[in-house]
Amino acid sequence: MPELPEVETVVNGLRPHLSGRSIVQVSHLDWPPTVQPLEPEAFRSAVQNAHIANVSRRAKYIIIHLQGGAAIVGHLRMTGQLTYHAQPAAPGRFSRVIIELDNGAQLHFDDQRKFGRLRYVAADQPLAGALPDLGPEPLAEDFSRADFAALIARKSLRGNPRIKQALLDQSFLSGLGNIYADEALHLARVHPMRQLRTLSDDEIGRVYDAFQQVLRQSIANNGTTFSDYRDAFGGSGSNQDSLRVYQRTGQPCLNCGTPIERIVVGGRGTHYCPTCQPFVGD
DNA sequence: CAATCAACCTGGGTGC
DNA sequence: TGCACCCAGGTTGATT
Repeated sequence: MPELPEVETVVNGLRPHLSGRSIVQVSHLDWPPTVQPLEPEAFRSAVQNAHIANVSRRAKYIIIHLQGGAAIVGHLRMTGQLTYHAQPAAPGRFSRVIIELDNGAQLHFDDQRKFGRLRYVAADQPLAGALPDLGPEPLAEDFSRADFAALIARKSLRGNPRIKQALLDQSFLSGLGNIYADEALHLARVHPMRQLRTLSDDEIGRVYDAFQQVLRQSIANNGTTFSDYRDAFGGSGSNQDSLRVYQRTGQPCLNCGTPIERIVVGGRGTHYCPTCQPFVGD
């Protein structure tokens, strides 16, 4: 579910409600792997009475900054939801962790598939060490088209993967996932199987412009909700109404009417228009 | 080092 | 209705 726009939407929703609050206790924790490597009891005692300073995002990670330098680093993976409840609510079918706040509100972490994580990072541990190797933020102000072209040039010498796989590689560029990679390549009119070395400067520029546009548009639409994704208050996004190729296999391309095709690239379902995104190269 | 693939989980949809 | 099988927004660790 959650790619950069969805995580951004959740973080922006949580920030004003969590900043300045303190954690009273963890009142529910029914899937210990959620908080590993800590044991549930260690997680409970670590966050109890902590004061929340701020909430931020890095790539697809949600970072709840605690006063004193500790943090809770969350990742929603496929079906996670992190929601703020002004009034206490009973655990849902998929509630994994519930945190009680000092104003009587609750923070619920729900996750059907149990892939999501809430990891406590102590004040004496570097936050960066809790995150994997992550490439640049695609919407960072100082991440220019030339920076992207330089990344492509470097990667084309080291592996030369297909553009779809490069866009999904979080250590190359962070934040894009399967939806927005497909959407961006369609907007850029670049076939997902194109190898980096075959891309022209113009095509690289189009891909850069396209991922910025699709990410910004989705943030404006509060993300894409197919089934599981919810914002910080349980609401759905609306960007699913603006998708051009993702999960539109067999439906007409919005540009030219050609049926959208689905192939597998790097093990991921990939959607594209064979007319607007012709394959050239090898 | 890079590419591939299984694994982590559950549930919805489809076809027989 | 039952069942086998495929699919899903992500990441990681083992293997080749």
